[in-house]
Amino acid sequence: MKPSIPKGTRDFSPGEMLKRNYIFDTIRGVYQRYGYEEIETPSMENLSMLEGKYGEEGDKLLFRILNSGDPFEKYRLAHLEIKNSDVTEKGLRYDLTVPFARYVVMHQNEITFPFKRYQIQPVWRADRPQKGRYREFYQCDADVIGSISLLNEVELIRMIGDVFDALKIDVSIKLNNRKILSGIAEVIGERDKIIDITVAIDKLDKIGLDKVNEELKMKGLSETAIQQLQPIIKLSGSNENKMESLRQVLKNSETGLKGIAEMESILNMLQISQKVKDNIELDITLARGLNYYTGAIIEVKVNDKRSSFTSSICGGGRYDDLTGIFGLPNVSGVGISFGADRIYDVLEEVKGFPDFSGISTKILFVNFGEEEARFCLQLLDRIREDGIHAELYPDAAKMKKQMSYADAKKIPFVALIGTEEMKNNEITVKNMSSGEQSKVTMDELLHLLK
RNA sequence: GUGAUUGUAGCUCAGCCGGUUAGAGCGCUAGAUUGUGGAUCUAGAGGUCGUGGGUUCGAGCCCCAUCUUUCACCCCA
Repeated sequence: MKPSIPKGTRDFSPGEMLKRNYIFDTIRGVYQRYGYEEIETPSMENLSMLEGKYGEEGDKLLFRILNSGDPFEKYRLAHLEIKNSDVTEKGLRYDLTVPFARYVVMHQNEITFPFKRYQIQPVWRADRPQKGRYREFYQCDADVIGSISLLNEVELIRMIGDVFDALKIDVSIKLNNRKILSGIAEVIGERDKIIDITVAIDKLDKIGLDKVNEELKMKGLSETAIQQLQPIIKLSGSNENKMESLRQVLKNSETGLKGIAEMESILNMLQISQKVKDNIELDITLARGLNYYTGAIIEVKVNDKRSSFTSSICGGGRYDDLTGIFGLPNVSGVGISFGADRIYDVLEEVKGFPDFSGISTKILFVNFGEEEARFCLQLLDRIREDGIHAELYPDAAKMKKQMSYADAKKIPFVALIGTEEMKNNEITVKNMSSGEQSKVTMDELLHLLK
């Protein structure tokens, strides 16, 4: 039997877990500092909670769980045609936002609004794996639900700034607003094609202006509409300049102007923050996750030349009425989500992880036999009391093997306790990097290890 | 879903035009060293060549299918 793991999944070895936890701890720390509270939801949801929430494309990428037992049996015996809904009623969660919406509706009586929650858990998508894309990956979400104040947007963006500041990743935070996009579609008379328009414009960096226009034409936009779009696509300059141009274009769209007002308000409040104010960019081509966003849209891209990542490592936005589909209307939410797995890959590329050598075992006790090992146990208790990471080799194996173990685990000190040391109540300690060796008391050892 | 790409020892990879017994480095085990790791030297173990089928006198190499790896598109974190 050759061992294997499913496509698009990965094992995480001790060295990788140190790095992953560094990312999770950093994000968790920022979330807590801003007053967000943690929740968890089950890895599986009822399919009725998931289906239809992520668009047609999303439904195809849902992992469905086969009902237990032999769900096909009765249909086979009766020679009936089998439908998906007959044999599967649960699925793995696709993101953390929809389960959160379900949670809010189910727990609305216990929740004090506005509710600020964070959630760090894996999600699953039956995607074809490729660079920065896995079938199982972690999302780190923070959302505020039950408040329409733009201060929430500002706070979340500052949190993004704090996280990447702590991780020492240079990023640019792109900002857009769904209402501005709606206004644009409205003004050029193609209100229904808003998704097609934004998806096409989103590709500007990648495929260039000509190809974008080609795609717009293919999607059925009129020639005049495409012409009207040109100044918007080519929008450039400072955030203020862009906003001024947009105000001209959208002067007849109530929705569009509302979007601009929101954007202006958010940008103004962000000027107070030294950390993020220079990294914020109004980007009209930003169009992800349009399925439920209704106001601000946020996306973060790496700004480091050493990184080959062009896709986003963090995203978010406002969604009015997300809980409406679960029977709780008029509750507005806004949230962000960090893609921990992509951040990991970026940090790997830019060599941005700190040194973790301080976390591992500080001292290994060599095992010379049953009696000696028993003696070591009390010493270990004393050492661990002081919070020092210490271990005893489990077998009375050859010295060479035990020393090699310490070497491989990069343990800086080895303690040798034989009959001689037991009798004199002393510890022979060896410094593995210098090779020096000396006899010390417990107090001296504790001092040495600190 | 579309188009490429990959798979040979625990790991990284050679393997000619299809030809006899499939190799290297690292790692592992043992020894040189009876209470001392890294360096060096010696010896040893370790393979259904991803899997299934086919072509051939003969397949790691050619053909088909399938799984897997990586990448681009679609879409997305």
